[in-house]
Amino acid sequence: MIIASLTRSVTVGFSCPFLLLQAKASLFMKPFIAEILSQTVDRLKAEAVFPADFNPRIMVDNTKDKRHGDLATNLAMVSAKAAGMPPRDLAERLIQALPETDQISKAEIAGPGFINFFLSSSAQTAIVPEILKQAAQFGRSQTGAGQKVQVEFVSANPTGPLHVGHGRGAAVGDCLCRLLEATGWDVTAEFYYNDAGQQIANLALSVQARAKGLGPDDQGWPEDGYRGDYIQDVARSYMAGETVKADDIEVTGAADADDLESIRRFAVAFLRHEQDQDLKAFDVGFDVFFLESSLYDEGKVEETVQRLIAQGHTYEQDGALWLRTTDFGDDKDRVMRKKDGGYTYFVPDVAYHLNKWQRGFKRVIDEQGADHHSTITRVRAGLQALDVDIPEGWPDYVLHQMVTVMRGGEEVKLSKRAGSYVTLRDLINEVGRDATRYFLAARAATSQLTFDIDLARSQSNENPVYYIQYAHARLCSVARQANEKDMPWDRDAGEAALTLLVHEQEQALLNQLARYPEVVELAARDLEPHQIAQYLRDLAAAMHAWYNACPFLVEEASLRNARLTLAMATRQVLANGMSLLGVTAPEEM
RNA sequence: GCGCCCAUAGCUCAACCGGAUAGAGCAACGGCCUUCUAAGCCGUGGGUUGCAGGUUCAAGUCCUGCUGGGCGCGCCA
Repeated sequence: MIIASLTRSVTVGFSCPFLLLQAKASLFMKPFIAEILSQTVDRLKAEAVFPADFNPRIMVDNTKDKRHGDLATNLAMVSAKAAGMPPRDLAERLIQALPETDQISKAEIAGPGFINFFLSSSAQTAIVPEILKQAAQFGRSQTGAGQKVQVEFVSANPTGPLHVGHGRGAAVGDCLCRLLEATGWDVTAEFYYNDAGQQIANLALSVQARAKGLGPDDQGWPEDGYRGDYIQDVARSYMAGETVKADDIEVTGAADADDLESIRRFAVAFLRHEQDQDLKAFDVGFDVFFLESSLYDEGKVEETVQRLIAQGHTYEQDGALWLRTTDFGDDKDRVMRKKDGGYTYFVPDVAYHLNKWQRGFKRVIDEQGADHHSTITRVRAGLQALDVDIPEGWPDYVLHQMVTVMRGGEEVKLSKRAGSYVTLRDLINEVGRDATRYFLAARAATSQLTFDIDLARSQSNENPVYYIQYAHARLCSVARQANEKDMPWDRDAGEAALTLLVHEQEQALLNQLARYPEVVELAARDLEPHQIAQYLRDLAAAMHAWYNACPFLVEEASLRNARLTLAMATRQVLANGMSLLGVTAPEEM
């Protein structure tokens, strides 16, 4: 469903947004070099070095090692066979046939046949005025072309406070929304409340038991009751006749321990309110809160069941209604309607996703914990069985692996029923919002994650997020110092003097800055927010190294202004990147 | 038993649709503040990328088979 995708290496002839910007070749050097290489291939075709129908994938990569120049291509190696000559010889021919350009200062053969490109000074520094001109817009694109995309995440049951696992979902999901929005998508962030079904009944019974003064180990405590202390808070508030608000509802406790329905409504509202507070503290917002109960209330579940029956994908057996999901790749069929007449959870899930489709979301991303991965096949199968032209493989899923919590050197086992719990609120209070967000979003979702609370708390000053924030704060401080020392930044003078930025650390920093738009594009394409976190660490490292190597507030005005200009561009990109992670960019620390 | 995810430095993790000498942080050791914030910088040590094959000019990355771990496999959600 990715409409305009960007290849990691630019491939000529592939749909690539950067190629539309050839007029700004100096800003986006990868496609520029890919283009001149394409021209070079054409020349060598004319000279019969390549067969006339030869059409290689031209790839231009960033180099890892500065000695290999700024950008490199493996074209000679992948084309050696077609040209019938050794890679290094072919590389020599390619270099000789390169068009003249002032963007490249040197192109040389290296290793087994790489061609390394060294950018000219003007090509390297051109990014700086562009950053300052675009400011907060720098790095944003129109790749998504304004298309609608829905991201569903967190979707915790309203049966308890949010825990660390929800926190990971919140951090990753929110960053996905920010990334998609930054790349031109029309994003709807949505939270699905499972506020119907057995677990809610358990919740109500648990609160009722607490309201009657029972504890988890007492006679009469519900069998699958929630044992956590927070249940007591709910009961106390209910019996005190308090009023709670959540999203669009407001419920006042009836203070009647025998009115189970009233308890249920109050408990759900209470816990939704708690979760809303947690999310607010985490700076995670949603556009839509969707209630599972509304699917029942509006007959959508029943409609979905009837549609599945009408399409002939169901059968009765053992007193239950089954969906033949094995027709759609599942390893066994699934019960839709239980003996007792109730629906299994996946039926409203299918109804919910049908609703998403009907709302016009051609692209939907569900961010979930990997422990729910078995629902993917079932939901997709149910949607196919509906036969309403939903594409196979819709919707997309981003699954995050489990979070292991360490406290006091031991793993904390999360159990909602047992009440053993590390809440998201605890983490925010103990570790801080920025550090918690960064920690949870900075690693690939596919990696299991160990969150050591003691470490995160006791060494909070050494958390990587402070390293990045400090880089930003330092540059802000430089700007303040410049004013205090009566040598304020002259942007025009600085932009005119950028070719003075020849120090090794300045070159490295310019390189990092030029990467940013592509990093955003790739992180959004791959749905991997951790790429942003990784990049920011690299950018901050380049900045700190430069800071230590080069004084800014020097006497010579042109050099001073050139460096201040680079500093302000760097500050801007740090701020832009941090905003994609939802991390604050402090002006002082 | 079947399915999904994973295995990289002592620990936590990166590694750009396969590319050059696999990188950071933490931990260890040695240097750098009369000068823009030392929450920083510079340097040293640390690896058979779980094992065995295969594809390729080139494999941590792709394929197959093992081993080890997490999760799932309910008429729970």
